[in-house]
Amino acid sequence: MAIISHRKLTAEREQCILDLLKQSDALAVSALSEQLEVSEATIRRDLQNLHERGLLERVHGGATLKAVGQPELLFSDKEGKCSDEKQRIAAAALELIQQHDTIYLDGGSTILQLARLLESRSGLTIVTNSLMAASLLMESRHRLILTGGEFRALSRTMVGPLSASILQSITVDKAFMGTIGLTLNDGMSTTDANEAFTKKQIMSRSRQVILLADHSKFGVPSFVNSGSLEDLQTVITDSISDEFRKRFNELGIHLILA
Amino acid sequence: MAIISHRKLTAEREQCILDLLKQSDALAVSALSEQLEVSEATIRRDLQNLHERGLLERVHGGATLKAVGQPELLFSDKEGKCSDEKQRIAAAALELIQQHDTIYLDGGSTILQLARLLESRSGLTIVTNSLMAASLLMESRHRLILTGGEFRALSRTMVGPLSASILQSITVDKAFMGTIGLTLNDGMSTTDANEAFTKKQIMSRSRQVILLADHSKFGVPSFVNSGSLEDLQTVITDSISDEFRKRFNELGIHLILA
DNA sequence: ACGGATTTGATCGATTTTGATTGAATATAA
DNA sequence: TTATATTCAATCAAAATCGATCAAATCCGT
Repeated sequence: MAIISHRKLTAEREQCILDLLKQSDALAVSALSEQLEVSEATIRRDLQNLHERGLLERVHGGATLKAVGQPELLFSDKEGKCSDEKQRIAAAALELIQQHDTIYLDGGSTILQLARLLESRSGLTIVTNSLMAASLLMESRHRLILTGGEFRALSRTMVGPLSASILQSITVDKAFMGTIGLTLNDGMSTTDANEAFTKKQIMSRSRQVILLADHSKFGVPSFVNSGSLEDLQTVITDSISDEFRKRFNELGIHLILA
Repeated sequence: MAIISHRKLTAEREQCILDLLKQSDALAVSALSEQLEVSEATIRRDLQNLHERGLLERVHGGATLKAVGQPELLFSDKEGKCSDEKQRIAAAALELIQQHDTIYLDGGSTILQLARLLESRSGLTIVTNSLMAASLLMESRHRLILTGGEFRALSRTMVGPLSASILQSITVDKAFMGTIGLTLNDGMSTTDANEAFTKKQIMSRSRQVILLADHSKFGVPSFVNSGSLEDLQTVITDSISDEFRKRFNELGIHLILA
């Protein structure tokens, strides 16, 4: 008896498209049609479905993963579609960490990259509100403490007033913070009020606050203020304008270019 | 005389489907029908049953383990073993939950099964110290609150004094608790002191405490006491000895046999 | 062996998905 | 810019799949 090769299920096919997209940034409708052995009309319908669910970006002739910087996609890349800058920034941050430090890891893809580098280390006490970071570090040889709080799905972090309970009862040596954007006038800002609240909390409980932000964050304002530049002791970035450099100098902020 | 190959029992077949699903992302009804040598109608009934028990997702033409495009779980159950008893106990617990309830989910595989059943529901406020439960419910339409605390790798839970900060500031309607063992004399007990501490904390902050424990837990002592039988309002199990039944009766504990 | 309960497979109309076709919209080249 | 070639969304009929129903087969306790 012959083995009949069944056509893939819709769900299976959509998963396939997403997997393929993770490997190459963009895919043509025609290529997908050949690869998956269905008509182009079907591929177009699949792409539309996936787009409506926010899983990819549609372009003429095919599809791409969402543009980087879109919060929805910050974490969808398992592989670490992490830019080179973010890796260098994380590596520079790693140098600041000493044995037996108690550190805080904020949410965001840059900090997550730092967590990856810490995976193979040991002996630190790591406090975090990021479930992605916790997930990475759970098998490591660090002491791991989670802040608790209301779960925010978009950033996969625990935020809000409830997280304050724990944060108020601890002090860390170094807090590694991320941000959506920062401006000269208004300092750091983010999209969610609860998240901003938690960021402010932890910054007040850290001996040293270190901001990790690539050049794309500078000059970009977001919705809610999450701290002023005065709160920072150190900033790590890949490149910076003269304006910001001058301001950091005035404020006595240690600037590290990675 | 040839050996007649008996058709598989329903339970056997359903287990088979789950095993096959773990190997490939998605399976077609037609493929399963051939593989297991039963009609497609039967496969559809099996898939519907498994779906109602929260063990798979149904898609047109077949079934998948998780919805397409959903990121993989951050924290997953390594063993993943879930006996039939635990499923029934979880299903019975589900019936106790009402719309808009605020509930607490403890760690443990039985409670995790309950979390699976809650995945497709919505509108609850769910507090948990279990990262596996949180990971399952991450994308669901509930309000999700994590307790925070020190991460205990073995149980993938947040425990210890730090978790008390949040627990003291909340009250839940129903706490669904697991345990390593319970005895007539010493009540519930578990292996880790921090875990026991957290269990006692939440039980004191819940209007109703519901213990989910299969028969293997009864009469088995563990290391640290994590609460007395008097703390319980309801116990759900699959079978129970007369001694325990009598004691529960004396204490006014509502016993549910699943 | 008997009878009730459960499970199975077949059937049917309803729903969903697919591929082809169309004219409109967009990209590319001249 | 205009002309040409792709790609697109909308539409429709065919195919696949679905849920509901019912009768036959199987299972189980008496």
